[in-house]
Amino acid sequence: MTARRKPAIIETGSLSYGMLPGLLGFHLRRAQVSLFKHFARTVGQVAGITPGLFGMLQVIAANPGLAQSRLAEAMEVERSTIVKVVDQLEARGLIVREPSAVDRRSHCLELTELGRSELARMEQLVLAHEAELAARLTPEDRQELTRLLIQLAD
Amino acid sequence: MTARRKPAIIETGSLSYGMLPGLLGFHLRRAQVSLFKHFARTVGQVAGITPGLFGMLQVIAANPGLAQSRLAEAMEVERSTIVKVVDQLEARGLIVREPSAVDRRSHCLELTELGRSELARMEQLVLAHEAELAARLTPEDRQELTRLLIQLAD
DNA sequence: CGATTTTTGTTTCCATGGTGAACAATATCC
DNA sequence: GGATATTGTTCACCATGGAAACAAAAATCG
Repeated sequence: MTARRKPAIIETGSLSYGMLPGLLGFHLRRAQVSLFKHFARTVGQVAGITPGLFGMLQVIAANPGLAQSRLAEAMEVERSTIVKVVDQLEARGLIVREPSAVDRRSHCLELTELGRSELARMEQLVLAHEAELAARLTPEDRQELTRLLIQLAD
Repeated sequence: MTARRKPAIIETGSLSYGMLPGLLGFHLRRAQVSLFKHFARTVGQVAGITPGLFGMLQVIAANPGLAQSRLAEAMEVERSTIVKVVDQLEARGLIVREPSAVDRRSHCLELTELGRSELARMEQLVLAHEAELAARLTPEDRQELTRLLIQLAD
């Protein structure tokens, strides 16, 4: 008894998203997907870098000699997750793990020369990317959006 | 020549995030992670539903008899991605694939009785979740945030 | 000092969510 | 009727993440 159903009520035209448009999470996700795609089109030119990897590089660069555990805390992910990320960045020759002088368990993360120059290139592209995004808003709105996102994230 | 490095410059206290705090994407991601966790703690009670699956259910419920390809377009993912999602929802007994009366290639997606009642439960929890999130902002700010996110997503 | 506990990085296994390519069945278009 | 397009599916991937177990090395505490 494979009763065959009529097709979608709305054949043509746009379809309903139910209660989704009333939810912050829905719009948050859409904005992020849009931003991700824009990032990939622009900054991603440099060795297919992603927002996540760029963020890691930023924190490593801003805190020379950082241990992996500290990086994990800063990024709010598990240590086991950091291992893979560091593996990737090291495989690309952007960073190195150097043994710590004071704790033989720790690895101090450090940018390589290549890492420094590549990061500089990325930063230029990121600023351009950010500027293009910001162009969708007025300067005040961009400021306001940042404030609201921080407030929402607690 | 395993030169041992001194540990991180900033031993104690908070460390630097470099240029990240100046980027919309950074705050967008933080807000989303926070929201995701809250969703998991609240709505996730119902069979570990996720924002993604809930969104799919919403669209299916709001457009009875929807074909998978239409759903893929609405969610902006590939058809092959939809297959797994529909598999999951069907395995949980929330939806069924019914053969279309007019196109024997298509599957019309339809909520089951269980799907309808579970979705009703979820919707209550989602509204409570949304209310708790919104409580972090003033009503005007919530409205404003929605507007800005839509504008950013284009 | 010595024994226990904690921290650090790692490996392994797993789950999720996504893509692209190929494919058979079916519609659609000349 | 024959070429072309669409639909759902499978398969092999990739990326991101977590949990658990583990060895090595600190740190703590008697």
